[in-house]
Amino acid sequence: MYNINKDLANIFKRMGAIYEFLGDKFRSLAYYKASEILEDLPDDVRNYILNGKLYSIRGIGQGIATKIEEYVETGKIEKYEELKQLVPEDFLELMDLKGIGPKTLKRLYDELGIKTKDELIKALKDGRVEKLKGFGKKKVERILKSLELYEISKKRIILWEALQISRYLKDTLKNSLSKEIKKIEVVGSIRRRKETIGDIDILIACDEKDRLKIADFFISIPEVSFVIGKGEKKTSVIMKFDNRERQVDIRFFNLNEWGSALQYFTGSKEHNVHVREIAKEKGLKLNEYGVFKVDTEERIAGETEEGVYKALGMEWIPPEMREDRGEVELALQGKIPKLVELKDIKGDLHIHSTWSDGVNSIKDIAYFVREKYKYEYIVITDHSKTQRVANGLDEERLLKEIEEVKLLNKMMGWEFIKIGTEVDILLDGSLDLSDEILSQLDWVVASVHSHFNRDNTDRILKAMENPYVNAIGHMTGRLIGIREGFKVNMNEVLKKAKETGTALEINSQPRRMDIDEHWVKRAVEEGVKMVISTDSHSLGNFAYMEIGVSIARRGWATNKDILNTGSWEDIKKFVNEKRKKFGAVLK
DNA sequence: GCCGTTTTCGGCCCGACTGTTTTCAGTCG
Repeated sequence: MYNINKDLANIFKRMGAIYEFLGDKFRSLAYYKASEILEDLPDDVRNYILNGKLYSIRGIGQGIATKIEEYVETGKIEKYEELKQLVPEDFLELMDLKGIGPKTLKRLYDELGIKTKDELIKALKDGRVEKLKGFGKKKVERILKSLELYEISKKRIILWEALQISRYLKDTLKNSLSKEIKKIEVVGSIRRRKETIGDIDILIACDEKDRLKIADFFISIPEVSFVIGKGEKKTSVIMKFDNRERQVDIRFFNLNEWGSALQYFTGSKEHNVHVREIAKEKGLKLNEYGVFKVDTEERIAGETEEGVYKALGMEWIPPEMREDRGEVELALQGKIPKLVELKDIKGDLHIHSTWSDGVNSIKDIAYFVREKYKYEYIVITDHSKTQRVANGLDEERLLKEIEEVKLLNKMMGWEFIKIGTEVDILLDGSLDLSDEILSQLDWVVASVHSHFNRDNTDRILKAMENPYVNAIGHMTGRLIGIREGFKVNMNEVLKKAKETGTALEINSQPRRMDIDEHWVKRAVEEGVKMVISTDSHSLGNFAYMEIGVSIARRGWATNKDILNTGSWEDIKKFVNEKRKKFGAVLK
């Protein structure tokens, strides 16, 4: 999205690796942290410079701020160019390998002259590494195995897939060993609902005598393709699901350690470091087994996560917020917001039927959704005519669709189905349907479906000025792992959305997740309203609502930020406010 | 390199595991 942030994040990561290799541990850590901060920054770093806010970012000090400014001005960082002369380029990748850290790499470099991955493999296989003092057969085997697993670990899977896999594993374990397993929870980035997931981590509370039995069962699950290690504290395997390989770790704890273990293994790393700093300031020590007083070693918490945070003088923090983006400070002040929840959603505002490219009739959708999700309303939003491949509707067919919805509502005896459209935003920013017909609809989503290689801010701004457009669909058009989103200027869009009374859609399709959490956080800050929609094309797609709610929670959204936590009356009010503002026909 | 009403210098999260040792260094999460 913001290439300059990404560029800088990459440079700082490399500088961190170089300093780590050079043995400057803490300077290295500072650069790694700066890299994470840049990666995570919700806005273009150049705007921080303009607003004079660069120096107020926690973790960015004088030294790194100067380097950011240097990069913005000149396009490079002199110090980085110098450092690159000291260390071979490939070392960043080599340090990523499990089992090789800076010390090992330095010895391989000093004593065997190894500079690339290929040279490393050769030296491992021809026995030169094994002969070094302090090395042995096992260490060599471990490094070779990690080379093999490297490609797997580099690929991340999307949240939806990770949720399916982790739930299958949790159910399989729980159902097969219901007596032995007292508690089981999926932790790590899945519990935080990150967009993409690396490893899958599962915690289990049980009696110590049952640990090996559970581990044995776990490694016998048919999807396990390789056992990395088996023990009483931790067991790790590689599993294969539909040709995708994932590392899965299970860890064992006693019941009274459950809360601190959950806290510890949910992360993120940055959040935990910050929380442990707080503990230290209070003369306490926090680890995965509990909260302890430093002087007397007395254990004062650990059974529950709430208890762990409380012992540190903090409110419990929802996992989705634990990224060290300011939530620790809020928790200390008791000001953690009440985030939107799946159960708060009262309807879905973006749905396709057989009228365009959906696979189910409006009638089937209505009965299914009302029964299964207990929503108060749904809006059918089929494509408009430019989307020929999606069987998009022209004005004439849309009028017929409106009639069908009226009939169905009469039949069901409830005004459950609302009629809308997902209208195309054309290249010049005009819409694919006339105002005359748009004014007859309950809800209008406008989306860009073409020209992905340009900055599309102009088209989106113009579409928002149409009095009948209520939300912008899948803002950047990205498809995770397939297509980068096109450029959109977030600040201008947020400003225009606020000014015109247009909502932003959080599209819940697993590969879209668009807008993303950074947009959401900014929208919350600016008071711009959002809707969470599934963009469903089949009955199974309605389950994606969970994904959209996760994005909203990671952006700290509460019910007041999300329109479809309200009744249909609330939504109608939002629609009419915009129409009134523009002197247009009221609904 | 960052940070701070105990500090502008001297700290920087903490414990487990592994392999190669015989008391510990390196790595990981």
